[in-house]
Amino acid sequence: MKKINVNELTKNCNEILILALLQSGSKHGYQLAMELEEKSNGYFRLTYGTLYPVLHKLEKEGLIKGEWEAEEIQRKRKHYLLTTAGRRRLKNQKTEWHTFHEQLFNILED
Amino acid sequence: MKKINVNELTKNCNEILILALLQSGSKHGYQLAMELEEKSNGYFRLTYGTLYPVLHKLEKEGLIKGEWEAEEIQRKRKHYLLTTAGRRRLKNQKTEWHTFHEQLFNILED
DNA sequence: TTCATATATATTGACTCTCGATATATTGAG
DNA sequence: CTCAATATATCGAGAGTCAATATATATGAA
Repeated sequence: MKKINVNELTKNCNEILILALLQSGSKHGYQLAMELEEKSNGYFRLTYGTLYPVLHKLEKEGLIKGEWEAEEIQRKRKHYLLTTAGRRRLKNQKTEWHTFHEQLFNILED
Repeated sequence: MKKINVNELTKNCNEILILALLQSGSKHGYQLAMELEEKSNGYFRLTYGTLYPVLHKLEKEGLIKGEWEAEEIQRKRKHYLLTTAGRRRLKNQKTEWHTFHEQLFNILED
């Protein structure tokens, strides 16, 4: 059994949400925020003070790849897509969250 | 549907674990750390730099009540027990974590 | 046309939580 | 007697989130 400090997993929650949303194709930041709110019926919210730093971090770590939209278009939009490493991380995080939930409710339901 | 920022729930994970462990009777800090590790087969760990500040915070908020052991005993141990407010919070947090998990995996399994 | 709203990215400073390290002291076993 | 386990506590560093702020373009209605 891998040991974790509680925070190791839970603090990266926004990361996995973003990676998950990118499963269905490349998206830009604002779109990710809208889609997350929509898909969760408003339950999850990504504030912009969180969103953009997380995107930059994920890109720096090679989990997503960003590309600015064609220059002809005035409005600047950066599309992000999952890399192989990102896909691998997502899969791994899913498993970890499952374990976490099991363990958490094992304690909670005492 | 209540809206949450992701962090609101996840960052208080240690709190709910402690509250849950106190369901089965009053305990002192060190005991809580041992029991959590034991019950989760080592999955969860409470470092002491986290544990004691959290206990103090919970007490300050009236969710737990601490009492030093009888003075005849040299070793100082502070036992904590759940207050009514703590019990209420625990119940509430259980529900919230269920919702959270549902919503999270709804996004993850796209 | 113009003006408000929606789209879009980004940074800042404050805040909170967690962590590892460190400090201190007692107790029990060998 | 001594070492490991028990027991509480605080510190500073680091990370993540948030609301607020800044900037700029696009769109639709009046």
